[in-house]
Amino acid sequence: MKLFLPALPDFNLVSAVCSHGFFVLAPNVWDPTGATLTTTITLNDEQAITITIRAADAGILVEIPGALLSSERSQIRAAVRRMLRLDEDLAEFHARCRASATHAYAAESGFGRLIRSASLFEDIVKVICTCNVTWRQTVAMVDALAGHWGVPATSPSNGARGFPTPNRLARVRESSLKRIARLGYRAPFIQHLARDVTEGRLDLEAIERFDGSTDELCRLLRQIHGVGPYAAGNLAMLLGRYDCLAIDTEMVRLLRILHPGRQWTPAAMRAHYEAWRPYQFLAYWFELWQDYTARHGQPREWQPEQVGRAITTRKAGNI
DNA sequence: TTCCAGGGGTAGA
DNA sequence: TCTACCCATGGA
Repeated sequence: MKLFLPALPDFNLVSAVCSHGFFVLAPNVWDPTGATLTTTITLNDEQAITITIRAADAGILVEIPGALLSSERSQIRAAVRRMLRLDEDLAEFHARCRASATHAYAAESGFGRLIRSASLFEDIVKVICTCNVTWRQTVAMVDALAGHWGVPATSPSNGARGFPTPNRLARVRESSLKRIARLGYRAPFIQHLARDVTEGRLDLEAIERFDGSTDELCRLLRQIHGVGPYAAGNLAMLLGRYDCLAIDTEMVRLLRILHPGRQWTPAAMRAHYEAWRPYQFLAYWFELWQDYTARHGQPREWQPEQVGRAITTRKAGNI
């Protein structure tokens, strides 16, 4: 069966999927030739469904094998809307981009809906897996987590797995997380996270709905073991808050290239993007994306085939 | 062998 | 709040 999900006029599927590295992490599979995203959505501890998403007029089309209960359809709609941020209005950001000499193309191309996971739990695990490792190791860790403890797809039964639920990860031994998924010192962080969610000590739905300030949100996120300033900034971005930068070595590298000779302390980096408030993260990410495409000889236009190949084969990707 | 990669926790000042 | 030190892993 097929589900149509409407999107805002500036929605761009290729941009939404390919402008953040999460699109190459399991259970996502991007087909650059057909410009389709195949992923496996976890419905519960035992049930997951593989779907394919493609662009359609005024929205996206979700192809689902077989028939589903109405509740299952609702879950898939919600997961896809979250992943692709279909409800996020970026009109103000794009208006400011149009007035900018450096960021005009962000508006032109519909840049800004950076892909995220079907759930906040999955986002947190993945962000912890990006800390202090190369991108290749992140990909391997997430592959192993989904491959060993993910929920097998029941429809179709194709060997694919949805990302593991907190329940499933809470039951895995820390030593297994280290040995099989090569999580290293991240293993206890992820096990604590899964157990805190499962045993009711951490309410991720409350964090998802949180409507206080971004500073307060980051303080909440930093209470999670393994989440520091960088991870909190990244998670805030994934939650749709762009006014908290995730300062890391990659940001320093980019700013040294764009503005040679300047000293880039964290305070200097925050001050540099302050003019974009509350869209500092998106303004930075667009510059990072442009630098990436420039270094790899990409044209400014989105070219799914080149984008997919370039990112999946680079040695230490960071988009 | 050493350093570093999209850092984070902890102890001590 | 800041600094030093330690924490796995794997590639260069």
